[in-house]
Amino acid sequence: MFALVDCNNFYVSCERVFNQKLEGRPVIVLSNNDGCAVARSNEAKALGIKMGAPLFSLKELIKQHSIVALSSNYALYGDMSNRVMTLLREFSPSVEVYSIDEAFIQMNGLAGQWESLSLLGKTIRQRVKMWTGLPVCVGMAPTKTLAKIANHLAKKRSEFQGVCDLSALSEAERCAYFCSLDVGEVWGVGRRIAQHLHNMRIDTVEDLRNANTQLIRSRFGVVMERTVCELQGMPCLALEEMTPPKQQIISSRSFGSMVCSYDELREAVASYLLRAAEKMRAQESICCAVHVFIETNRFRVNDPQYANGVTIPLTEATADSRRLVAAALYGLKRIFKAGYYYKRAGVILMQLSPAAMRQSTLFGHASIQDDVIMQTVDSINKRFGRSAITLASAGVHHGWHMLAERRSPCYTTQWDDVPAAR
DNA sequence: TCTGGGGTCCTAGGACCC
DNA sequence: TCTGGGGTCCTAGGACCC
Repeated sequence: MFALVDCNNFYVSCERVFNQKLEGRPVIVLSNNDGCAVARSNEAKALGIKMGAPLFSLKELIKQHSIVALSSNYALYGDMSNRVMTLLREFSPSVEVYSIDEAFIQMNGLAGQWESLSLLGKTIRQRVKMWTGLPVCVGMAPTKTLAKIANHLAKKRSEFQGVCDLSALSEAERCAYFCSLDVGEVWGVGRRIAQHLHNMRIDTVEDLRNANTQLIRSRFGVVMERTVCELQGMPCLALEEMTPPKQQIISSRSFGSMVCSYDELREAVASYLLRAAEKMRAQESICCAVHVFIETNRFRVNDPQYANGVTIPLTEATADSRRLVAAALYGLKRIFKAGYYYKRAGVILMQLSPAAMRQSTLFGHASIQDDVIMQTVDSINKRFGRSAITLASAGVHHGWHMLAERRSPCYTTQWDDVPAAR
């Protein structure tokens, strides 16, 4: 048995833990650069605000209903997420952190300690609420795909009160619920495949569950076939407790304002690279290639458009920021064209491998000293804040920096922002 | 004025090998 | 009349997830 624990309206709920005034009001949290709504309170959903709706299209609605729109505060959400995951591990050692706001728990062996699975689910729900202030829902079932559906029911159907054990339902009840859910609700069925399935008259979760697996495989491939098997109760996806190291690391941002000068673009690319390289060193990897890309604002259809990217292979795998920045800026020079307004840039560190298995080249430069320098820079930045030590090429003014005009304080990660109890 | 960011997996097709 | 068979590796593109 798997349980899926998923926080409700996670970003909004994090904000509410520290700001009581947000309770009961429509609240949305915006994507980077204050662009789109990426989290919505139930009140905001009730007003019809869609996931990903651009902020400018909501201006009227926001004024009309006094909706609170906040910039995203990932320092806060990441820390709250860690608290929830730590708490879940007290229930079971087998926890897969699937995303910032949800985790799968393997329940095997736990059933004996609890009167019923649903009591365990309720306890998880209560304890997370009490210890972190965050509301969660729990779905339980014999496969991960079914646990996802159980969680969906726990959230949407009030009769479950936040906890749904699919295996406790009668076959008739289960069937009725599955018939009421659109096939697009299934984990692994996105927009394109949902449309394709509808064309085949596979409309509900129940329809997909009863579909011919061979036909599904021939039309959609092995991934969708597994999904159907999982819906039938046959586990195809295991719990993944160990997160494998990332195979690539991306760092990119939209600019807060349009950028047309090469110098500004260079600063941005160098800054993004430093962040990506720091992440790469944190997972003890090195990379063999750096990809740089830049693009204009594709939404301004009347502006001249240009987007390009280039991959720069490295002669020797490295995690040294100085070498990586040099490669990225060399790439940028090759793709930069003057006369355009750029809106976004980014870098991708590719072909990652474990640093411990570095293969030197005959005339290579890698030295222990370089590693020590990078380690030192990382530990200083960790202690004194990001960019306490940086490269000059990353600049200091950052006029292109993304917008975050309504960001809440870092209540749990900055001493100066810790709320006072009076 | 104004539309996010960061990932994974699978497949098809091309290049190449013997 | 008429030109094999079996592989690997890499990449781009398409799908999905949050």
